[in-house]
Amino acid sequence: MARTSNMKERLTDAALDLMWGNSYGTTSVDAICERAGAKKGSFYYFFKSKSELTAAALEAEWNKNKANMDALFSPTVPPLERFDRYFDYVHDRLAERQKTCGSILGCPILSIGSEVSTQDQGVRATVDRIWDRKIKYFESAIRDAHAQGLIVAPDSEAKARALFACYHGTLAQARIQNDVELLRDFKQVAMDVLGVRHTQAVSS
Amino acid sequence: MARTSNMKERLTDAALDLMWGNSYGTTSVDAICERAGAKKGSFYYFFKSKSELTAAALEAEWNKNKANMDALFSPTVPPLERFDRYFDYVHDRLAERQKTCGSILGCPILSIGSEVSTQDQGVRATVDRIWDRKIKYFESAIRDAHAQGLIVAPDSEAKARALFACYHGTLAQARIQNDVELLRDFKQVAMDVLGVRHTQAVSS
DNA sequence: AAAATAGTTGACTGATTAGTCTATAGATGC
DNA sequence: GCATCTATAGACTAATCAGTCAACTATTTT
Repeated sequence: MARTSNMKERLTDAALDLMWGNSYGTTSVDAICERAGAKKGSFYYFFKSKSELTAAALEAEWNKNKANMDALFSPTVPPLERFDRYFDYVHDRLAERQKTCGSILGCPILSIGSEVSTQDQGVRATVDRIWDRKIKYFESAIRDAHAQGLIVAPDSEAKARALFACYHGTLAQARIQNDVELLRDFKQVAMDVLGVRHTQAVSS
Repeated sequence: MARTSNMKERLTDAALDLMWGNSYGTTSVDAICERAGAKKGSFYYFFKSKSELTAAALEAEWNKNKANMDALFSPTVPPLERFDRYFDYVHDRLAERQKTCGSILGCPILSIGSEVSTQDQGVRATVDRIWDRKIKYFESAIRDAHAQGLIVAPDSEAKARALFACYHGTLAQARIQNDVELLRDFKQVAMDVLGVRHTQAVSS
């Protein structure tokens, strides 16, 4: 071993921050370096391309959030409440971020993934992998809810994917319209998608 | 009047095509010109910037599709069936496009809008305007369905926005995962969001 | 046919891009 | 104190970017 540094992390942090707030395309390697306090040489010492850095940044973001997700979707929490807490958490995080940057930024994985998916298979594969992991939280909450008779969802995986897509659509719309309120309304939509009977609902 | 040409349309067509298949950021003015068979001078004769062209391209796309939307959401069609037909139409169009370009491209307005929304207020405003018009189709179908007692949706505008967001999330996921099957499954999700009772309500 | 209008051409600019390369600095083992 | 490994420095390249401009062509009006 010789010298050590936290530069790799500073670079992935800077990259995700810039790409989330702006876009993949408008985030230059120079800008990432500047924010991270790095020079070009350091960047290409750690990453062989902008694409590879992006994949690493997404993975790093996942790792940072994993403990949080584990807590939010803990089996000790009633299954439907897990979703509630998760949606609240994301809402609060985006609202907080809006204070400093002026915009509701949505989901960085969707934004970057949508921008890059037809051109960069490496980043796309990373997005796929992370999403699969995230959907697992939804899936197990749905399975638990089904087991407890709270909902009828025999195909928990399909239900999870559907809910995940709907939620990300709402996040995307919140970003484009810069409106956090859309997220507030989503809780009810989620219950509809999950098939939870609500008080004012028609009986079947 | 003097000379006439269809260059403006050729440019907006080329721009949307490239941005849809790739991204806003990777679509250069040079590439747009090449595909449209135009020279730089012509481009900047019609548009004062890439941003302005993009807004024009989105508007042009809307105008091309409006007649189709009017037909799909015709009041002569039973309200819930309108959604079915619309989802089929989009599915078929994307599947067709996949044959030539290899990818499921999702919704160009969402892709471009998400990429550009924090940086280009002109394009963002255009996206907002077009989406408002599209949501009106959903809204009136929902209102009709409610009036006919097919669903319970007193706030048809909120319901329309929610369904629209969910659908676009599914389109985005289909793009990122390059998987058209997600769209197949959406019909049932839509019925859940709309609150239709599970009796295979519609057939086309 | 002259003049006015509408559209086209393509060379040019200056800034920015991702990525390369060689030299060097700092930490550890011996 | 020397070797070695890790990390940093920053000048450099070649390509590409959005946008400019003055000259030119084609069509219609008068």
